[in-house]
Amino acid sequence: MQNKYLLIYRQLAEKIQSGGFTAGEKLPSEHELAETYTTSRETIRKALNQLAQNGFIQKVQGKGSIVLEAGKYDFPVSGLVSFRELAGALGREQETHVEKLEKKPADAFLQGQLQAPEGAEIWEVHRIREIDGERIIFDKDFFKAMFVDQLTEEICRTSIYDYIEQDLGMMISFAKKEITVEEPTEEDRAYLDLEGYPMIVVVKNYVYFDDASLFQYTESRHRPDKFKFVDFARRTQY
Amino acid sequence: MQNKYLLIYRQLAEKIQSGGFTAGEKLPSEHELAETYTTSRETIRKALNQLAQNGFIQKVQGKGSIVLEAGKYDFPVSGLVSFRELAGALGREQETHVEKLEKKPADAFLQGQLQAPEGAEIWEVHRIREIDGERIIFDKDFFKAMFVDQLTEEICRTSIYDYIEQDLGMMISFAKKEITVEEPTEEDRAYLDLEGYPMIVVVKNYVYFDDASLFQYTESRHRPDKFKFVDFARRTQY
DNA sequence: TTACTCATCCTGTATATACAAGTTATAATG
DNA sequence: CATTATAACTTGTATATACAGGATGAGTAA
Repeated sequence: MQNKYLLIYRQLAEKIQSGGFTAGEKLPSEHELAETYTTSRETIRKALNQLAQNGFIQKVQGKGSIVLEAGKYDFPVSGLVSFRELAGALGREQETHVEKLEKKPADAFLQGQLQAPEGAEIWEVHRIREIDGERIIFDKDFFKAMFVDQLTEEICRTSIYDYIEQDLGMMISFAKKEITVEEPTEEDRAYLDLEGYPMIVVVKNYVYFDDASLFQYTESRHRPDKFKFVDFARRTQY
Repeated sequence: MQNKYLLIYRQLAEKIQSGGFTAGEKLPSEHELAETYTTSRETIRKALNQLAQNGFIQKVQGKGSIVLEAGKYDFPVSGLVSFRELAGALGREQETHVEKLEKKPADAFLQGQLQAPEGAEIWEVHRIREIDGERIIFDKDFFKAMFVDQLTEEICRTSIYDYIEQDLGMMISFAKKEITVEEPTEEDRAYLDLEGYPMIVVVKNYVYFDDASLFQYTESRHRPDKFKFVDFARRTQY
């Protein structure tokens, strides 16, 4: 009986992605959908608004809901960014190397980035993402240790987010991102197969929990030729 | 009597941005806000959900709405704002040079990008954005001529979007973006003050109207040192 | 003192109704 | 025939009510 509108959202999203509705087509009217799902129009509207927000449909007053070209790439915040080869291609050979994993007190830089008090314990994790035998991405993560006491290489190699959400029961909710292009550092040169590329794409991520507490600061450093960021942006109300 | 919830949204957003509410603080409860604005709780909730969607607040069940550090959407290329709005907001000295302005039938490439039929007329506009005396950004726009018959250099130098929305009465609604980093073309080198930077940030934009019709394809080509993209991303429902 | 229960806040979901406003096809009108 | 008015759709906004479920502090019981 719970989250009827989310259920409907998921069903419609699935149907759009799988081609059950094709781009340009119109969805059934809100009234019809309400009948189909034996629910109220308001509940249908919640589901449709989610679909619109995520780029699946466009609602036009007086006309209906037009299906857009499949919301091709989905980035949960946990996915951070999509990089060219990884975005939709699950088939790619991919490996993660944990190059560093240590807990230490926050220095001045991290106190600022993580809004942490002096001496707060911070996990620093360096991970290299290898795709088809090339070391392409360098993820430099900083986690507040107050949220995660123990962190193993095994967890880092698989998914830290899964561990946090499933084992620790915290919910990651939103993130602020910043993308810039910089000159590679010595660290970048040492970790990555830069192939002579003279610049590096830096994605800075501030990741927050459900309750608005800042939990992680990440720099994801990409070799430029393999970097790709896709976004669906609705005009903000003004 | 119209758009009460949007009005409330704007007022609250304004108050947050101007520091009337500070980060970490809680907004009044939905019940209180409903009383304050003499409206229903549902209307308040619509306004609050917009605020949450745009990164102003975080709603926590049982607790309330926590004000986030927002308002700092300070640089290119977030959301759907145009260059002029951004530069203006930054207070930088900016100038636009129109280097090309011509109408021509769509070639194969544009037919694909703009989903235009063979022989459809397309405006091609090249604009250089000069900031503080440096030619930093090269905007390569393609507009479907069926939506805009006449386009003057004057319009291009000020704001094409304003012209379209105010004079033609069309509403720009959403866009799909793609950010990559590439090697500069001859065109880039000719137009921009590259200062030896060996790469260029390319933001591809597909811009849609209200009624889901694709209207514009743009490549915004940035010198890497001046490029910055900021984004607020909420985890997608799943 | 400590631990637990419970009343009482808060937000989240579901429903119903009313009317406004944009779109479209049909019928009426000149 | 062409044009216009109208009826019948569509989505958008505003409101009311009910109950579920998380958070919190007060008060009770051990």
